[in-house]
Amino acid sequence: MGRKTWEKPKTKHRKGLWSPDEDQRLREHILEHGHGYWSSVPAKAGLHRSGKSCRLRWINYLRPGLKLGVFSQEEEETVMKLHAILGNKWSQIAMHLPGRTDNEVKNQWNTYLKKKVAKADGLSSHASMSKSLDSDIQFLKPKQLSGDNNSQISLSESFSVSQCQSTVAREKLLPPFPKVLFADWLLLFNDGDQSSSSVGGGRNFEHDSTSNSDVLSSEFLQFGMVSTGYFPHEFEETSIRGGFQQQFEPVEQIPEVSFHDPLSFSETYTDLELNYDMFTDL
DNA sequence: AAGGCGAGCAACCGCAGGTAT
DNA sequence: CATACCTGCGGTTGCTCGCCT
Repeated sequence: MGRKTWEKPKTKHRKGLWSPDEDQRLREHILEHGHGYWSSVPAKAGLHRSGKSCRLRWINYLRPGLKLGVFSQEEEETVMKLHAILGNKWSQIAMHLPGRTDNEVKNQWNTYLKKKVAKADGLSSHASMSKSLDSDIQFLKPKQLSGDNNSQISLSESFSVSQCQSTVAREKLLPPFPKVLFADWLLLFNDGDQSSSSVGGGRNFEHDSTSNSDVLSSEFLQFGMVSTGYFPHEFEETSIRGGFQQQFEPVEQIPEVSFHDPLSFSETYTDLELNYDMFTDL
């Protein structure tokens, strides 16, 4: 690779924790203009940060729909099981935990779950755990562990790993999660308002291939917006930013949101399939 | 009260891989 | 084909905070 560092080393970038003001600047800039090339974001947003730092901050903390706070029991189990299968593929594990980032999953593992698993191993309860994992792995084997080039497991399969058996057959029939990019999300609503060409238009979003695409798709599920057709209507009446902020407040602020109820997930997903074409070809 | 210490977590670093020129 | 540039990812660092002595 002809790769050098992707930052221009000449400029002095600020490091360390982000101030609320910096967060605000970055959030406003991205919501209004998208990020385009991350390397150009700091200058455009008036930040003395590296593009890489901006990207990380956005993905991990500012991106709408993030599920903040402690991991639920189900999430922990999902992480442990997927880690047993995938190893340190944090991004892939995070794909199956809507609203969670790879960094968050990684930290959770390193600070808590790793010890939990080690403790479980020490208590010989490992036998039951590994037995369950073995069966999960067996279930995954046909596609996942038999030389399939695609190292990612489909969402339906992963849920079959992490959820109770009664849902397995049902979920196994489901297609992989449709991918929705942040850019495409904005484009959807920009369709109804061609005048706001700076938002989601043109090149700004073409390279948005951040890993949050999958999470964003799940954000649609989370708020039931895809299936209800809620979005476009709402956006006819609000600015992109306003609508975005209104609808994508962090999950912790929204009562009774359940990410991992397999039933509700499947039902929502069934609805989603109707709209699947909207989000494919990405 | 204050100093030490460890856990948790936010952020950085550097490499890998994809794409444009 | 070579190079440059950009993004994604995983490992690691170091700061913050709470607990203990």
